[in-house]
Amino acid sequence: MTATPTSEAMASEEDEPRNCVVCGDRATGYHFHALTCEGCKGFFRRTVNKKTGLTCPFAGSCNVSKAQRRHCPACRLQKCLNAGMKKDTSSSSVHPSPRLAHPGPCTASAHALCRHQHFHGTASHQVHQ
Amino acid sequence: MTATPTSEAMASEEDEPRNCVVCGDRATGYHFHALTCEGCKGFFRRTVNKKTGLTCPFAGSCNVSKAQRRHCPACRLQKCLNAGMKKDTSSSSVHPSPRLAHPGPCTASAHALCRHQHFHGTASHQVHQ
DNA sequence: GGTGGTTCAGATGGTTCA
DNA sequence: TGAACCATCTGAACCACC
Repeated sequence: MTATPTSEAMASEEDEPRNCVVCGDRATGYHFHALTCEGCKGFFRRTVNKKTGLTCPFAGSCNVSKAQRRHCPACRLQKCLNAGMKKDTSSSSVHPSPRLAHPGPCTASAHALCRHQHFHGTASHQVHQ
Repeated sequence: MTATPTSEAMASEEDEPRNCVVCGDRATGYHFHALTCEGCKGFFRRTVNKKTGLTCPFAGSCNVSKAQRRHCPACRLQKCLNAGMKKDTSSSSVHPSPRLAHPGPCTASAHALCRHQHFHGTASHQVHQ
């Protein structure tokens, strides 16, 4: 604990431990068990609630970056789930245990979903850098 | 996105950063990945949907200005495509990446790059669906 | 102090109509 | 054809609660 990254560290803003695990944008904190940005936080909340049948027109391996996260809601949601995001509908408390519960690997359900991405992990389209 | 000079950088050849890239009319925003006016927005939407075999009676190099854009649909569509316009066949992509994706790295000269990316997107189909 | 939920302004695609 | 309007999504700001 010595290090007191206050100036230089911040100026770098490269490998900041505060990157949204979904799109890579600047994360604002833990949301739904994952470190995400405000955008993904809101997106996940809305999407999960609606339960709309999102489907990726491609193989489901769209790139979900800050600039492209809006392009394919389906893949974005997929990545959210893969990151372990999920709403706590049962827990009475608002936050069961953020840092403690999240660090672990994806839940079973999430793994099943991951399978999809691994399938065509071969960069298919994604021309965008 | 720091600094918002909106003049020096962009004022390369366009007086206003809101010109339709197709006909030069006043653009109303980003439509189908390109800054266009309402006219070209509607035209592109209709034309692409119909997929009619448009052919230019001339050499295919008609001038597409605000006053002449209606003269040759073929060249107009061509210019739309050249500008990087394309429909998102995705299920529900309402917001490709308007102000967030472009304003960032796509300022000034970057604009040209953006168009290039879309343009040379030959082999690489749909950068985003 | 940190996170979930709600609100609100901005932006774009689609539709309508003269 | 294109202006006007509507429907929907996005994300920042704010508030409530633990």
